[in-house]
Amino acid sequence: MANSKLYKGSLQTIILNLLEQNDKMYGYEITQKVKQITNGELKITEGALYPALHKLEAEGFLDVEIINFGNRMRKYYKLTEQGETENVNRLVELQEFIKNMQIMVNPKFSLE
Amino acid sequence: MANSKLYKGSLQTIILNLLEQNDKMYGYEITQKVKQITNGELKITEGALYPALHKLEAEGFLDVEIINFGNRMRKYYKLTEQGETENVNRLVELQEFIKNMQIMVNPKFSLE
DNA sequence: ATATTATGCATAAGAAAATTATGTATATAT
DNA sequence: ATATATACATAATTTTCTTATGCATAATAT
Repeated sequence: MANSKLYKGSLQTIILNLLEQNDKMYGYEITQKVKQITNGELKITEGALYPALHKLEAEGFLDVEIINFGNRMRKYYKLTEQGETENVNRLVELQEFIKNMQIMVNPKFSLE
Repeated sequence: MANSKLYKGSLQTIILNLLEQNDKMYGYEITQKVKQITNGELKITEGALYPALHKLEAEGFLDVEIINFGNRMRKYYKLTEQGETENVNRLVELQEFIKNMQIMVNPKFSLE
């Protein structure tokens, strides 16, 4: 996913959030979007992405729609209602995580 | 470590940074310090901590000094020169990670 | 008195999430 | 013809963590 291990555990958060912002997306599109908005710093590998999408779907957070685009196939994913709720929770967790990491690496943050 | 998966991959960064700030610490002290500065939100388990310390030591980032404190034993860890360099790199990675996550969940950040 | 909690180390089994390596197939550019 | 891009997928392996267990001493609560 990237040179740093920090991204471990953040893939689902990223996927849920992109789908909140973009209504529906297919797998390859997600990899390109992430590469684009991080200026190439973050590359999501297929071996991580597809299993993650399948898991989120199995948990009821995503719905799939298969589209035949020309002669190729695309699987469009979108958030279910449950998925929208989950996304809100994940964003809260992300902000708490970032806050705690900032505090730890720079104790002055805790004085705010 | 916590309710959220996001902390996966961040333990080494946390350890290196605490040792930068506190010169030398022993394992149990690290768990208590982290609990304290995150108001109990982040609890580092022993099953994660001790293997992580051993790994950082094996990689040459930490030096150990065994102290007999009363009848108990403490293993004090401190950064090697290599460890200090590594810590700087990890902090840069952390800030880049946070920046990228902020951009992804809130595209407005990219306009700064 | 004695049971629990705190202090302090450690490892082993298992789960979760990733990497790396494949595999299939079409489209396009050199 | 060959490489790159698009588009899906899975399998083997590695990394990192959780959960469970083990040993031992010290302090505190009942």
